[in-house]
Amino acid sequence: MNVAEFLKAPTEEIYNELPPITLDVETTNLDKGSALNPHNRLVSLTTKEGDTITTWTEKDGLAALETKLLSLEKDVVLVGHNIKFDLQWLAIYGLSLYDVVVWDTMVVEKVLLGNNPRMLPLDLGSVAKRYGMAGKEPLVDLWMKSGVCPSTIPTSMLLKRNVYDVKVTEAIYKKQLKQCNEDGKLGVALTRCLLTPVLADIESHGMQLDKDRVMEEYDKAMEQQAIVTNGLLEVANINWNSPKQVGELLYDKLKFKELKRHGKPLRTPAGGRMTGVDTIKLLKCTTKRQKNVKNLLLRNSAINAKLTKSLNAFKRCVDADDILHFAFRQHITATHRLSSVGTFYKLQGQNIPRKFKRLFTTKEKDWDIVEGDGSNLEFRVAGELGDDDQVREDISNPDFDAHQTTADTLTRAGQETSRQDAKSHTFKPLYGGTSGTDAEVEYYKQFNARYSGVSETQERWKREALETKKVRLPWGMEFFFPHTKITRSGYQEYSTQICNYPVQSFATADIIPIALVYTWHMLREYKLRSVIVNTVHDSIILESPKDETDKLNEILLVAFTKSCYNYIKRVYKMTFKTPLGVGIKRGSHWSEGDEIKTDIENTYE
DNA sequence: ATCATCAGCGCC
DNA sequence: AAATGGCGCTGATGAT
Repeated sequence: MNVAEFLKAPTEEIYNELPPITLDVETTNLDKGSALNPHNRLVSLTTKEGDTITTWTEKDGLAALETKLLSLEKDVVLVGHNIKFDLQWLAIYGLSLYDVVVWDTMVVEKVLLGNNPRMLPLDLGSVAKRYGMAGKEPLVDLWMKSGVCPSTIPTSMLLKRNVYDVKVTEAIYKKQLKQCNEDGKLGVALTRCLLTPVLADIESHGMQLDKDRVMEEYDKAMEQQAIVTNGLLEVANINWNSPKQVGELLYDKLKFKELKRHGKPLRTPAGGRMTGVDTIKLLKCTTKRQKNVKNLLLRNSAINAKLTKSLNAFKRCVDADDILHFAFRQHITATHRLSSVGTFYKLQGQNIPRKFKRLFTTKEKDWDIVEGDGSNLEFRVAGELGDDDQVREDISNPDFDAHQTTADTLTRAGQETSRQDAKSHTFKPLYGGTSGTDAEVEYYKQFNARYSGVSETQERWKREALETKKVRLPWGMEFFFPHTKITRSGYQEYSTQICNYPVQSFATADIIPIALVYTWHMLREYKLRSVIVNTVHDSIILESPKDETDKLNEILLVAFTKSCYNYIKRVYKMTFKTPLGVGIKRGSHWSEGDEIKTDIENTYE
């Protein structure tokens, strides 16, 4: 299937037009069968096309496999459960990820479940049962789960499992396709599934650490940690990582007063005393001893164990001359943005401390790390969903500074605030935030008054959730709030989620994936060597040779703007009227270098 | 020994 | 009575 061509005029109807081929692979099972472990190998590939089920196994030879893979690149939909896994394997044996359209029954099931408030499991057996089919065959399933390698399971039994898998997967696909058509969710399914092969590819690349920078940072951190640890040891011989023990020391021994709001002590959700940095910063000192401990604890957190942990992992990685790999998951989060898990070194790609981004560089010498980042993405999406002309005006006005406006408003209301300190308040109303100091509440009021389109839309969502227990969005997504209700005090429970989910979801589960898909296909279409190596919610990270600077900038600009407008218009039948923009940073290391920012108004050609 | 939960903290 | 969203990972803790 020529996907690049399809993307010029995308339509979700492709799923009603193309015939399915359902597939399932078995592999040896080191690292859970990871395609990145060179000691693993493909054991079998089973496909179901119409009524024909065939299985390739190792003894059939690689030539037969190649022929089979070519048939998967025809005008068909590849159906599989967690098909990213299968794709990564098949890519190793020659399948072109650029030329397949997939339907991942796990991902589509998540689409149908929306935020999945009941946390229903999404493994194949559980989904099958919910559709009224038999679960997995228990014995082989038990073997697989307890680590028996598929290559040692009797062929006939393995075959039986493969046949079950493809039959059930295909049956689920048929029901899901019908459901998606009826619910108007086919477009969302398309967006999610177009991203799947892209993720399969991104994961295979991984990111490169700069050995010298890592070692320098590591040595520095260890030195500082030694100093602070010694200081703390002189204060008390307790476990400083234990909130319980630190709480006892602070509030019982040292007699710090707990922070209060409205006369009541601030506590953790389970009622424990607060010992986090933000709390410690606010504790009032009256004695020298208190001052000393507060100082040490703050320094301890600045160079805290978590940082040492990430540096430890970085160090292990560079010591092994290795690449850092992450895995993305499309079926975890309530809003359908990606979640990321660290693979070998247990580091997530999405929460690398900002100050450590400079430790990442390129695999090729003299290439650059490029980061394309959707400008104020969630704010703009909120503006679009609220059809808010004030948002459009403010983002188009180069003199308008949202954070400075926040700072000024807070200061005018009697709470002197710097631009930096204002940042955390600027978009709090987008998350449904309403409480805080008097000045903060005043700011939230003014925010809602200024962006009345946004706040009215949020109120509409809240009412809809109250009446129907769900919020349905124009692009087909639905979020379910079975327990939302108004409490005695007049507060609507779950209102923060109701306000935030649509915005976060459309921004980071639709727009950025669309940008990723288009970037990925355009890189290939224009024969660039640049590769995508990571994505973090509203950004795309690439490795790129310097001579591709102009071409890549052009691609990113189009992908983050026009491609999104056109895709949203064709697939979601929505006219996106708020300008989108992209900021592009290019440098020898991640997050270094000057940023170019460009917005493009949507012009439909 | 293993598991679930809490608290803390990193990112967007 | 109050209530800013979404994650994953770690260490501590307490139960099984």
